[in-house]
Amino acid sequence: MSTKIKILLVEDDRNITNFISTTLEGNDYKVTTALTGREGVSLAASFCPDVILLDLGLPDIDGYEVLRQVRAWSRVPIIIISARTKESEKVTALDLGADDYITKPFGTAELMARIRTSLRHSRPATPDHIYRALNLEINFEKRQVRLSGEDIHLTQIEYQLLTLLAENSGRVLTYGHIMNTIWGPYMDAGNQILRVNMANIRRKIEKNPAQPQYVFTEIGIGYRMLENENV
Amino acid sequence: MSTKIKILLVEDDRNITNFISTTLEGNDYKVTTALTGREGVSLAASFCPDVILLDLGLPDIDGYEVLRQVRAWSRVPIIIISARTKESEKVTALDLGADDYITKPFGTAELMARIRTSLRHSRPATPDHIYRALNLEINFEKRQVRLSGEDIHLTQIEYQLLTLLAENSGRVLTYGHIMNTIWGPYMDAGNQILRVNMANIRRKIEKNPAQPQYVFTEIGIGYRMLENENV
DNA sequence: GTTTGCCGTAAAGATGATGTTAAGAAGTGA
DNA sequence: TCACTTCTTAACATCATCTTTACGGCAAAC
Repeated sequence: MSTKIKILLVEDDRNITNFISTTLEGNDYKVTTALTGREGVSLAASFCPDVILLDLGLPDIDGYEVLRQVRAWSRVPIIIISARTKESEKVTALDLGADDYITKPFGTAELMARIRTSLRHSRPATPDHIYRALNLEINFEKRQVRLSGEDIHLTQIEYQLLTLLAENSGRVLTYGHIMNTIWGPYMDAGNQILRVNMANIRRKIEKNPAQPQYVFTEIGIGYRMLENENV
Repeated sequence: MSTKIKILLVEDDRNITNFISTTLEGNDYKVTTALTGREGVSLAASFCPDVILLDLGLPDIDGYEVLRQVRAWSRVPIIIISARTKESEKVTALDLGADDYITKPFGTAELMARIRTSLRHSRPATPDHIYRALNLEINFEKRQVRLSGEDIHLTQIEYQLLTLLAENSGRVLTYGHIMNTIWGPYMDAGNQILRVNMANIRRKIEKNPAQPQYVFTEIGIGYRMLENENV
């Protein structure tokens, strides 16, 4: 599986496709070329490109039509590359959902820069970082804790404490380490505060705090959280 | 609700500013003009435009420097309008975070189309441009907020604040992040203003502001809005 | 069986953060 | 200019949270 950014080039002139795809590959993009509009629409779906470079003048269906069909279901950035310089054509293309419009001839450096700009615009759909075990779910991006689908309200310190344990689930964290991490090194010795906060957390997420399912006490050492089921 | 889309025009040639701002106002945008780079940076924070049109040739500080300073804290779409046609200048500007680059002379229709395209980019979070949850509906394109079908009047700042939360619904936005996004980095520390505005918003959209349904407080952190039912 | 040390729980005061209101400043349009 | 809305600041009341204190239970050690 390659992690290269994928670009779909829809263009019927083989001289141009060769030139552009060589340039793109030299910049570490993965390129696929479509020589017709229909092929372009089809590849937009199957190839799942991160950017589409689209020529307006195509042999079978019009570039506008390609734009329309792709935009019907996808928001992938589309950069129009065209020899047509008429303003009305630019306006039409942009309002149909194109993200940029470059007129031939253009420099490769500019094309590369505009591709980078388009990529910035497309929000990378990174899946959220989540801890999951039994009925408990912690979404770190949303700062959300759920138990059997119900939102659980935690205070600031409680949340810090729980996420610290969750991020090290399966491992024992010593009292000293936890105290240092959350209260800093200038806190008075002793872990009364830690015990109180742990009791509050357990009251919120454990059915029976006396027999915890998620956070276990290692007497004399520290706490350990049930291992994350994700990986 | 008459919350026009705001555009900041940074350009020192008065002939051009007059021409462009007339055109923009004819298209129902609200325009503010900065004749120098410093003024542009300052207005970017205080005026909170939805789009910035930036000329590269300015009397005091360079257009690139304006770009850099605004990008240090804001993601507002920036369209470069320049007489410089050199490819390297385009590349520099785009890589500094500009969203588009138009060379003079250009047609107003194209400028309008590129502004519309930029505005599309600044709303990437909501798939169909509508937030909906319970009885609340926010139409980002119409800039309309409805509660049980009734139009709700919000001030500029209230609208910005609510849409910021709606675009990130389900996740916590910190006070600092909200302050930076809406009031810019030059605002005095503290979030009194934020609290007052939130109280005003709640008075308008919540049945009982003391027990909010839509916008929740994460004490010590920030605010979180009820997750969008779309998606 | 008793003692000792460790842990969990409850309650209460102190602390700090938030919600609310009102008044003045600044901006807007007629 | 005036009337009007909106923005900002300040003061205050309220509430949640944090921390400390006190106490009971439990298990291991003597």
